[in-house]
Parts: sequence; structure tokens; C-alpha cells
Amino acid sequence: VARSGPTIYEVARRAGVSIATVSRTQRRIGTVAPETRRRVLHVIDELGYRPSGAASSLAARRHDAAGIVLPNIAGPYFAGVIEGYESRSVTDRQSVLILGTHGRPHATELVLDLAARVDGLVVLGRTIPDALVRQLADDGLPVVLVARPAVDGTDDVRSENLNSAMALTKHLLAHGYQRLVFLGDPDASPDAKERWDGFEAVHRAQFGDPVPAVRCDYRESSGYRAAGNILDVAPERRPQAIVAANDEIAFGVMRACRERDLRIPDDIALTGWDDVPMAGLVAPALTTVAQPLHELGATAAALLRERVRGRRTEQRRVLLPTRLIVRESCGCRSQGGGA
Amino acid sequence: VARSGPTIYEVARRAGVSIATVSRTQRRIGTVAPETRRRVLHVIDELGYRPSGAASSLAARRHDAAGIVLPNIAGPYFAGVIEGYESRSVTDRQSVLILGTHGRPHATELVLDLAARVDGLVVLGRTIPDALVRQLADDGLPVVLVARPAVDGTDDVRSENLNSAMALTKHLLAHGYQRLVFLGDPDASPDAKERWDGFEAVHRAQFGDPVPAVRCDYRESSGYRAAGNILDVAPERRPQAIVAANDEIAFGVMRACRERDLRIPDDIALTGWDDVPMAGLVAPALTTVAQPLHELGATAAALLRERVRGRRTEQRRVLLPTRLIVRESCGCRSQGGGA
DNA sequence: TTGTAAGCGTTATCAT
DNA sequence: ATGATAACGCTTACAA
Repeated sequence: VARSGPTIYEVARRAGVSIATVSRTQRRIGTVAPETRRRVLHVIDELGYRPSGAASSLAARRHDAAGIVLPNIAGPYFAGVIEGYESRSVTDRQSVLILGTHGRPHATELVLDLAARVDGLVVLGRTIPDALVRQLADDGLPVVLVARPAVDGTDDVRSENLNSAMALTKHLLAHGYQRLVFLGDPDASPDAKERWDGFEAVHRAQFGDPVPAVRCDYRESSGYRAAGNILDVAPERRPQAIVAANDEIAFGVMRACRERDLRIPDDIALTGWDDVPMAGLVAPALTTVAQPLHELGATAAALLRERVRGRRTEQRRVLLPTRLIVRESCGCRSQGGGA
Repeated sequence: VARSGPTIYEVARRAGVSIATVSRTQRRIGTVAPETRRRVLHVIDELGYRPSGAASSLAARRHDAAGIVLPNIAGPYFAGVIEGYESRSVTDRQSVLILGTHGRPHATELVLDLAARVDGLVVLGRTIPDALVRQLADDGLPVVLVARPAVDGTDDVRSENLNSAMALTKHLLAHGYQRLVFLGDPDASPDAKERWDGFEAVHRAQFGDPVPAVRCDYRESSGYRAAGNILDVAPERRPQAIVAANDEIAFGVMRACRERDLRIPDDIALTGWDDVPMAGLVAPALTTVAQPLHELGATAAALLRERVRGRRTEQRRVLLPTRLIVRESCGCRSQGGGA
């Protein structure tokens, strides 16, 4: 538990100046005579001096760090958002602390701990209760929510779901499919809910009630299982198109179809959501809706920074556009691979 | 830039005790009378008091935080390692700081900054020069290297490559393939180098020189491009099996094959490496070598913690086992999907 | 341009 | 069992 390193006092002594001057030099702030500056920098370099993060934070009442809280780290969705967030934060010279709640029961405790070491927090999806978010915000901690409706005193950044879901569903209808089914869990996230809403609205306008859906969470294995139930029926009752709430579910459906020698899109059409890297690489290439993962994270970082710097107090809510990516799985003819 | 919150002094005053007693109570350390304890805890709860991270760190000379440095965040490989690392760290109540170098030129600067805010560092692959690693270690900072040979005074954790690569290559030879080619860049990472070494050794023992390889980095698009050159030759000169240095390259090869109506494994066999989640889900399912990403990260966290706590000084080098996953792309018959 | 000194909010060592 | 109080290493008025 050593880890000492030279302090500002040693630098000051060796350079023959006061610690204030070292601090000024080091932070390029205030005024320092060129000659003094050279001398100090030389000593700093010689000693390999680095200001202690803790001491700086304490004195300046600033951590130069922000945290991001998510359900888990792996998986293309979260990894993409983190990368966007991290990339932007590092550019602003802000340290990035991450915390995966992994459905832990004492997540609240962990988040409060985290909150004590950062200047602000980005919170994703279903991680912690609204009450906690509100408490943090009320305590004066800048908070930005991603893929989750804003709470008083917080900003949020989300991507568009409703219209894209409607466009996607209409596209499927234009193919002439009569029997569509939605695969996903509207209760799992606001995003999923809106995708469902869009599907439901268009489907109802066309066919009336009921609107068919099979509940299934975001995992490939869940999509695989759910697809099993859907597909193992008489061919004339089998859906002609499956609208999956995300790409991973769609991959599960593809696997289930493969096992049953059902061809996509000939025997059954399929769409996903997210446009993860593999979506364009599987066969058939997946028709899906792209959302800007990177930008989701980067925007959150930017909004948070504004608040941390006190540049803004009013709430901002950002809605990022999504894009329908038509490939082959919906029944459209391919125009070649597509990376 | 507000963010104050009650301090230990306020708690002490309201509870009618000294700050020392509050500290003891809060940290469950030393001795506190039950009655006093109740009173203090009550006030803490009432005020929502949380000790300042910076102040604690400064006083205790301990950050309760460790950093992880990687080239980038996204992609199944790094995301998996991060998740394993984070999961274990959080269990130990250690904050997790992440830094992606993204090939930034001033990565050194960023890493030194990071080093000032943590108790130890995990460094992955090709991120920062050995000289810097050595400097950090010499300065007394605990460092653990992942997928990278240890430097004096650091630990490392890696996964086995050489034997698995040999086993994989032999498996291909057992299929009777005569023309094999390796797709990857031995200079890109120690892992890639060892995979190549294994392939080369077996191939040379069987066929002598030269051992065919096409250089290609770890990306799908690179695999796709490289495969183009390999495949567009007379069928009798076309390789019968491609050994890709990782799964993403293999996915690129699959795409290139699809475009040329080459069937895997009938027209050409293919193997990957890593066993990313999609490897078992594509068609044909990819024969590959699984490495324990999660465990790679978790082990690094554990080793680092030992050093940080001063529990150990001697170097430890951990080699994690990998596992050959035979699916269909090598030419073996499927036994059904496989998630 | 530079130095002095008062914090910053804890931890931890002594006394008591 | 509790309380004073000296660190911890820096930032930042303010004075010189």
C-alpha cells in the first residue's frame, strides 16, 4: 500500500519556489515568469511529479470525473453507448467511472458510493429506481438519463422509436403480409414500449384487434425459445412476418427457423432493431432500425458536462433520430452484402 | 459546480459527538457504544451523509479504485474482459475507471493522469509502451497486464494460444485438407503471434515450407477484403481451409464466400477464434477456440487486488485454458444449433 | 510575479 | 468509549 511519489512540496523546494508557484505552473493558470516556469517544469519532469488526484479534488471541490451506470457492460448495445460516452469524456479530460448494476439488490448503495466520487452521473435504462435518481438530482448532483424518461432536474437523451416502428410495420404491410407478430417485452424498457406502440398502432389501423404479440426479453436465447412456440403451428396459421424488439431476439428467431428449415424471408419475414454490427453480416442480412449508440453516449457526456460546468440549468431533452435499414430479411431483394 | 452535501462536522454536531466518533461509526471500526452508535447512525441517515471520496482518499492514502486501460471498449472481446473485471472489482467495493486509448497519440499523458487517481492499473494489449508500464511499476503502482507479456514487477494473465492453435490445425489436417492458409497479423498482438506459431509449426511439420499466410488485422472488414484476394483464384489453387486469427475475421470470410456462392464447409472450411456470442449462431456455426473473456478480466482484478492490499509481492503469471469448439464450419457435421 | 496561509473533509494517533 | 488534533497534498484568495 505504498505508492507515494513526490509531492508539490518537494518540487517547490527543489525549484526554489513556493508551492503556489508550482501549482500555477503545473496548471498553466495565473502568471509565472518564463524563467521560473522553465525551472519548475524541469524539476517536475525530473521528479516525475503528478498532482495527487484526491488532494486536487478535495481542494478544488471537483473530481474531474463522471460516472456511468448501466445494467451490464457486455452486449453490443451497452458497449456502444459506453464507448461513445468514454470517448467524449476523455476528450474533455474527464475520468470515466463505470458501474454495472447487474440486477444487484444493493445497487442503490453502490450508486450512492459512486456519486461521492464524481461530478455527475449518466444513468442508463433499468438500473436504479426513479426515487434514487430524484434524490441524487435534488442533492445537486448533475444527472443525465439515457434511454429513460427524464426526471425533474435531469436531462435525457433517447432515440426515436415510435415513428420508426410505424414505418417499419408499414414496410412489412407493403410487402403484403397479413399475419404479423411482435416479439419483445414492452415492460422491459421505454424503448421496447414505444416500439410496441408503433407496431400496435399501425397493425390495429390495418387489421383491428387483437394485435398479436409474444412476450420475450432482449436475449437471443429468449428469441429462440419464443420463436419455437410461434413457428410450431400449422403453416397456414404461422405468421408471415416477425417483428423483433431488437436484433438479438431476431438472431434467435433465425436460429429457430434454421432448425425447422424455414427460409427467411421466403417462408417468413423478420426484422430486428439496433443494427448491431452483425446485423448486416448474417444471412440473410437483417432488416432493422439503426440507432446511434455512439452518439447516445457522447451526447449524454456532453449534456452532463454542461451541467457540471454550470453552463446550463434548464432541462434539456434530446431525441436522436433512428434510421430504417432495409436489407433482405423483410423480403426485399438484396443488392449485395453491405457492411 | 455546487454539490456540497453535509460533512462529517455537521453530523458530529447534530449527534453531539466528535467527528472521530462519527468516522468510527460510519466505518464500523474501533469501538463505539451501542447507544452512541444508534444516535450517530440516525443522524447520518437523516442528513443523507456520505463521506467525501476525495477527502477519504487523501487521508487514508487509498483510492478504493482501480483503472483498466484498453485500446477500445466496443467489440465482444474487450467488452467481455471489462465486464469480468468490473464485476469482480465492484464485488470488492472498488470503483472502476476505464480508459480507452483509441490509438490516441497522447495516451501516455492520459494514463499518467489516470494513475494518479487509482490504487492500481490493469493494462490490456497494445495500448501503451512497455517503457511506460515499467515506469508505473517502478513508481510503486501495482500493475497487471492482460493479453500481454509481463514486465518486471507486474503480473500478467493470458489465455493459452499455442497448443490450441496446434490442436485446431491438426483437426483441420484430420479432415484431409491439403491447402490451408492463416489469416491474421502476428504482429498485432502476442495472442495472434502464438496462434500463428501454432499453425505454422503443425503446418510445417506436415507440408514443409512455405507456410501460407495472408496478413490481415482483427476486423470483419479486413477479413472480408483479405478473403477476396484468397478466393478469387482458380478453384484448384483455392485453399481448402482458412484459419482466421479471430471470429470477426472469420465473419468477414463468410461474407466474402457468400458473395461468391462458395459454400462453407463444402467448398472451403473455416475456423475462427474467441467464440464470441455470434459464433455459434451464424450459419454454418463457426468452429473456433473459446477463451474465457470474463475470467480474464476477473482474474486480473483479483491479482491486482492482492498487490494493492500488499498481500503479495512476487510476480504471478496466470495462463487460462482455452477450449476447441468444434461446430460445422470446419467440415464436421452439425448436431443441431448450439447457443 | 511570487509567497503566505486558510481551507477542503476525511483518517488515524494519541490522550483522556 | 470518546475527543483533540495533526496529517493528507493540493487550490486559491489575498498580501507583498
